[in-house]
Amino acid sequence: MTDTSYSPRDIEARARQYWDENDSFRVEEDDSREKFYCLSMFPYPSGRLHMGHVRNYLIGDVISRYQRMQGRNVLQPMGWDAFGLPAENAAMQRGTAPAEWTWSNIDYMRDQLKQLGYAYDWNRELATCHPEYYRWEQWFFIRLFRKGLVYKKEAEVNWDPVDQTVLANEQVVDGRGWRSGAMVERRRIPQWFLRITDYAQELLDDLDKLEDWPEQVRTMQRNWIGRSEGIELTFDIAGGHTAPCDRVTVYTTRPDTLMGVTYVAVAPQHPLAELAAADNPELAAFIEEQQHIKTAEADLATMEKRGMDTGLQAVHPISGEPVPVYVANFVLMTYGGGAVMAVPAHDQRDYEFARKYGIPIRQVVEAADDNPCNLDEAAFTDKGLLINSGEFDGLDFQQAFDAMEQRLRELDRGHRTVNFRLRDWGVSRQRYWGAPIPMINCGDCGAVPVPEDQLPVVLPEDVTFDGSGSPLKKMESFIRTDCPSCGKAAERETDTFDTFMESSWYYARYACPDQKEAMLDERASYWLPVDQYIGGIEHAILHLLYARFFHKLLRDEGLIQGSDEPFRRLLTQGMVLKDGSKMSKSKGNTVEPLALIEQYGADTVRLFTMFAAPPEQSLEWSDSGVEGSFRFLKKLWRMIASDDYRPDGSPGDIDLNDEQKSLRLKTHSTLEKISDDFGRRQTFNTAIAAVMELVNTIGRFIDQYPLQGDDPQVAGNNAVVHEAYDIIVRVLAPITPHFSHALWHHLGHKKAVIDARWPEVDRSALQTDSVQIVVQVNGKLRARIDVPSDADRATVEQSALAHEHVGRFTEGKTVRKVIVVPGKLVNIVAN
RNA sequence: GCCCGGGUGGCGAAAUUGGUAGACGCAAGGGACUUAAAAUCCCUCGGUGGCAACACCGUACCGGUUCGAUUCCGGUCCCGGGCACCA
Repeated sequence: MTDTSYSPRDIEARARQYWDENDSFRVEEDDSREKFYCLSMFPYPSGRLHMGHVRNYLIGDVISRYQRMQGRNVLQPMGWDAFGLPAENAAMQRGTAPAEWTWSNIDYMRDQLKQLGYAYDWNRELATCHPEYYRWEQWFFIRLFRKGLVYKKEAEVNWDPVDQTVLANEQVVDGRGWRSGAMVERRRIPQWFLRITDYAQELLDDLDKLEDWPEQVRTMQRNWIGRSEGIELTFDIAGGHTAPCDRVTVYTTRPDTLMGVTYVAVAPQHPLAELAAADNPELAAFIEEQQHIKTAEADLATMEKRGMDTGLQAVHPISGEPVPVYVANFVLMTYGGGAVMAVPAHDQRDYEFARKYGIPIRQVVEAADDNPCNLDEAAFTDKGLLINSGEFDGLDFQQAFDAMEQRLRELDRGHRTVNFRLRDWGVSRQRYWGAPIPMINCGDCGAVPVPEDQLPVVLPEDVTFDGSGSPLKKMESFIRTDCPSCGKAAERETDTFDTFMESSWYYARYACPDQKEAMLDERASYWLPVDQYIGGIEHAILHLLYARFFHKLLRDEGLIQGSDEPFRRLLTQGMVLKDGSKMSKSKGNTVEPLALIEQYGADTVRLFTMFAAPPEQSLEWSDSGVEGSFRFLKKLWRMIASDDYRPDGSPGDIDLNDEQKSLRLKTHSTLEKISDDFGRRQTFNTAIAAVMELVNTIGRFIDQYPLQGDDPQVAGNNAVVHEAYDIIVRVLAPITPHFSHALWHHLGHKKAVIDARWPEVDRSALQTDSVQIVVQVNGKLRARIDVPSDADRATVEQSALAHEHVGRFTEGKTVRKVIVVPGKLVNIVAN
């Protein structure tokens, strides 16, 4: 006899013991079954689990367990994104070495995860800070280097002149270093880059294949890649300067406005700016001022648009007219060559700049329709017909585009080109706690890769932090080495990889984490692609784009077969809020997962988290809401545990009365809805609401109709009630696995619910004789009518018109039209 | 600033393809049981008017399309995510 009072502590311990003893979540490749790889974004081991993690992993766990009940061979792994900045900060604050801090956090958080009952195959656990993991990243980087997909160039960083260290954008607050308070400086240093732009077109094209990704994520990536078609053209610089200052190359998507160019603007870092600043102290001061803006694009875009005339003149390639060259702080050195041609009449930013500095505004496009064009107020940015453009007058956008291109080609001053907003990926970080970049700098040979047999380049873990830069940069024993090429004394690279490198391929390594001889083996091709990926929307662009890129790199290296994309279906989960704002230590509104489990058990936490909101929306945490979920589980436990009846046939074999049929209809229509919610819609909140409704219906049924005694209906009553219990326990199993584990046995099943199949809808239970139809008059609800399920249009229309409430609203009016939506609604249009 | 989302009762939400606005749950109020409390159960619960039947209003705001709009279109406001070195 099962205890009728719900005690989650015992129930959960016993279920977990069963899973442990039976190794329930260990998986292997199995060609006889369809595989399903379900992955949640791995956590950064910051110290303890927060509710955002709990939610993320719950969504993944529910999907995994649901897929397992569909009969699939399900892989659900877990690991640690273990390199990163917080470990260095902790080292400075508490004097604990990053490695030690990280590993102890991992131990604590692993224990927390285990208490939530996630169905992970822990045999596959990995941590990116382990040399056995990052050695393959180093190995792969060298392969890419040899293939020409890696190169070194100078790029800007935020430099703290007091702490003598590079700052992350996050560490620059109001233009100052967060620790020193010093004004930051932009500094150019040589860094390693991956040629992601070589894959820009494929990364863009393949977005169309990702049908099971949220449209918003695909749109964001599309815009981030930012493909455009335009013309690259060259203006000569007057005055006989030497290269590269004899000319300036710009890119435009609006060559039709070319004859309206009244100035050229260059970035403060552009060679022409430097040239002009050499004998212009005021300009030099202006450029120097721009060196104190942090490298984040948001800061650049929100600051006041300012500029200064260089005194240089650019020669218009077609008209030959000279136009002034300005230095402008909004021109990005990283896009389109660091220079733009400006057409104030037809671009709003150029317009405002021209107004501010008294530069002429020349209209060269007029509206093709009657859209207003008032250049006293704003630029006219629509496409239209050319004017004031000499031989090009009267052409439309496309004709002008072609004509301009042809002319520029004749003059050898320009050509059509495709441009991407996407930039190559800078992977160098001047930090300690990351994977060492496996390169050696030799005075004679330049940058030489570390030979394969010397991998991994192990990060020394016994270090102390003094707050000024990476300890690696002062560690002679690490730095000093011999050149693999010529054998002379050389220096090891002290930069480490961007941590996005590790998170770009971990999903593949889970397939074969024990492989000592290779980065990946054939098991990766069995498991990939990931069938379901779950993580925060904040990763919509960077992480997901880098991982997509890496997948293509792995494919092209022959390490993965059979897939072009890493993640087939993507679910982006919302944040967990409390009192309307994101949970955070600083706000003091955090909820401790372990304390909740202690009080209510993991199943209640799981149920509430899945019930409170659909997965993609933010979730408002509510203590009383948790209480409500607990109440529901207690009630359902009592109902099922106090019932010892064991049916011996299925309700389909018995002659049921109307009430019994009606409960069966509710059971199977609910199951149909829940199956759709789990599989297609992934709206677990509505699935749970539907279960609650069904439970309420059963409660009313058993209040009214006996389950014991001599009543001839007892057998039928029991049959339909037990069928409903069997279904409820199974559909709840992915969400409340411990609860269902116990009740499934109570219901008389020998096998554990973890190995049960998802229930099937009995279509015959769904048939009904009549259906309710809503009747509207002029779109307003006025009556409800019951009609036979197979009634035709005319019959439905007639009974709607005959309803007394309807008569009240059509009286004295003429019926103009009657709209009938079969099985649903009738709308009578009358006036 | 640019790109992408979101805004529905006191609160979390539901309404799946343009067709019954507020399912399910929380909170609150009332009642039952109890010596009492807890637990449990029952009833009410968008606003206004009305004894009631019922009527009118209502999905951030303004406008449009439609027989019909929370849903589609245009504009505005507010909130959130991202902007390449937080992860």
